[in-house]
Amino acid sequence: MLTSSQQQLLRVISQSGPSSRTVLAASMGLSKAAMSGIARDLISLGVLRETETIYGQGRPSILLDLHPEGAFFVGVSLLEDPAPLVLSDFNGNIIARQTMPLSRDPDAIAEMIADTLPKLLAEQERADGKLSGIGVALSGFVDEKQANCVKSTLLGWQDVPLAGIIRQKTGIDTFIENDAKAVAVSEKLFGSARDVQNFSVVSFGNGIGCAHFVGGKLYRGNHGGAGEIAHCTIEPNGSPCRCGKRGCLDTVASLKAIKEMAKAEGLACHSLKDLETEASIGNAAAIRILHRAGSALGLAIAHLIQFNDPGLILITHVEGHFDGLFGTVMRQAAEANVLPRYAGQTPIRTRRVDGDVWARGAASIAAHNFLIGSTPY
Amino acid sequence: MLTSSQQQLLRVISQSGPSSRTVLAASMGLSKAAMSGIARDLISLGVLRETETIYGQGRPSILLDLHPEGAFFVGVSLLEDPAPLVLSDFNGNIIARQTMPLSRDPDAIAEMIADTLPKLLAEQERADGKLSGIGVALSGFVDEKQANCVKSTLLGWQDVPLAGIIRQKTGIDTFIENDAKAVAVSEKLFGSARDVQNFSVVSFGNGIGCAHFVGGKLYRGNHGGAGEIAHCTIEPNGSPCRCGKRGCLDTVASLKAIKEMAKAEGLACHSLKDLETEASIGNAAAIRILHRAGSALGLAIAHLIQFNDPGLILITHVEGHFDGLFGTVMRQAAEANVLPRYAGQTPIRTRRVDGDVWARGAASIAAHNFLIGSTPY
DNA sequence: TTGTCTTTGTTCATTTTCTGAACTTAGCTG
DNA sequence: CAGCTAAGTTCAGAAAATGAACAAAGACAA
Repeated sequence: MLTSSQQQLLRVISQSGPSSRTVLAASMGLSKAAMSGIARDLISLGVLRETETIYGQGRPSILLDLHPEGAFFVGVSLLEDPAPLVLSDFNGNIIARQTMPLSRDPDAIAEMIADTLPKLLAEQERADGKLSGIGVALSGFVDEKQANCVKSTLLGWQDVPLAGIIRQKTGIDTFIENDAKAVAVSEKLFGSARDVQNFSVVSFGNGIGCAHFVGGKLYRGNHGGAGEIAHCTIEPNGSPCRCGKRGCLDTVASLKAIKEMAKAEGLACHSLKDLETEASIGNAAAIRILHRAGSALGLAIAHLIQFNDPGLILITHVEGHFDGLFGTVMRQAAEANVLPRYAGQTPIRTRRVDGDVWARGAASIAAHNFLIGSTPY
Repeated sequence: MLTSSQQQLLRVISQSGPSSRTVLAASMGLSKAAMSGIARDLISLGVLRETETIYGQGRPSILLDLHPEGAFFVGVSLLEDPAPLVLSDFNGNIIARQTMPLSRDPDAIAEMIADTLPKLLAEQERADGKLSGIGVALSGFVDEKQANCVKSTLLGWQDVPLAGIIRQKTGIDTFIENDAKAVAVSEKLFGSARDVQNFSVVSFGNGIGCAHFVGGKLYRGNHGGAGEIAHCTIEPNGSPCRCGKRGCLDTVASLKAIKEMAKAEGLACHSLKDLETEASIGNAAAIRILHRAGSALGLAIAHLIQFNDPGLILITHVEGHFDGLFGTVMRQAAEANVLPRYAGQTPIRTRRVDGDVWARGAASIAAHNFLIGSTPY
């Protein structure tokens, strides 16, 4: 186990990137002497390594960075069938891959993971003995300890202590997390939000997920529900939603909703891109649908900015398409609905992610816990 | 200056209320031995004191609490003319009061504060030598260090380093903060949100302000704009707002907006209460106005819940009135627009505050900084 | 009343962690 | 090449926290 100073150092480096001992000492409020010792220990543990040397006036400084092979994590996505398991290094690189059949039985899941784990590790010898955690991403609400699934409609669960079950079967520290929150964590640790303290990730797909980072930490909300923007009312008295309300963002702007609206209009579009193509050649229905969806998403994002003033909005998508009408309208609506003096202040970035998002997100949850540990006061 | 452990202890007590040494040691992750010493020091400094004795099995435990006279703070509100200055003890009790003419000139303000300070302190000898900070509440945006006013339309300021100027003139540590955020801090430190980690305070008045606490800390947002719900679009294509957009919450639900709507309808109502009375005797226009305002505020609060999942929404108001139609509709709209499975999970509390809110809020900013100090990593 | 039990809080020697100051290292500068 | 600058190390000493033993204060049962 690492000391709290060691953990803190890892955390700082993971947030601010490779830095010299002197810089790190200053940003942690420690003396150079203390830093020297802590760094020495972590290097000899194989968790840190010296990378670039920066030449300037005086003695050159040597940057310290996380050693990609300092720790390995397993990520499991329970959002797909078969469920992917990936082995990730400390940089978020996926270095091995397996799948297992998806089950709704927690014990069966734990069993399957325990069975698949050796196969996964066998692919990469260098991970031997350095597996530092398992993360599981699922659709649903997870408690603060990232141990129990409070509720998952998709899996039909209520108060399932999945993390504990897996930990018991595998002997490895395990944490579970909501899908959107897992993606946010992976963007913070491994992705394009490393150096941003406050940001929100919107994961755009058949559903719309969202998660917030506040002060460099994942903000889960009081019931683990922070970021559930899919069911905010965006069209008062709009179409009914499966949640029981009307006019939820989900009914207008999710990929599923867009496809359904297209189908209802008799359009033979099987993807957002198809619909964009239709719109670009002047199909009124396609334009109407994209406009409506874009406005809705843009308005929700504007609310997000107005309410939380994040430093970045990151929209991740697997099969989205933000270069056309949809994206343009979304951005315009977002700009038009924030305080004019704020407009343009908050970057809205879209990012296409590969099919490994969920599994990588899951792995990042394990990494996040390795870095944060049992959070101090 | 206090050590970081001492500060931490004060913070924990201020959050969780009076506790025994053993409990405190556990919740701070320290040994009883360490706690014993830290507590002894703080008691002899006059910052902590032993209060109740709890009898159970074994040796009785003695609760430690902040000593109300352990530190004193001055709060200045630049929201009123004349501007009130209050002297507050460590419990948020206002023990002295002065006023000074409001000015737009930072130097003049600092001068006035420096002049008024002795008079304020003269009222209460026990505060002698224990004045630990000055807080200033103002309408506008404040930077992260709570030192510079980035922008205040009301005061006509842009990048004014007010805190530094006052600090220089008075020799006392000074921090400035946005009005709504100051109120939130005072609710956290002194009010009804002491033990809630995540909550939002909506200050309802001629304008609508809001501020969030996340993880027990004030969340300021990336540009200090977190919580600016007044200008979120609540009625798409609604009435124009002075901010340049349309349909902002501020144009429908603020006290000012309600009064203006009443006036426009030819109603002779000078307060929300008058309007409620009108509505209660069946005045259609009054009912319409209250309904519209309540729905708007309720929807905004629903968004707040849906986006951030706070543990509490606290609505503070000086001359509001939430027992009538307005309040009822507001609550209904809030419930109706959150995920049904969440409805009712987030308490929405209204709280009438006295005219000292802003000044007390300002003082609490100083207290907050005394407790948090220069925040560690 | 009295001894036992339970739990809080203190004491103190010891260990861990951090600091300050002096020093070494390594490259720029002229 | 000497002189300068800044990074990183070393080491004695200070500061903070620990663990174990112990004193304190009441509950409880005989």
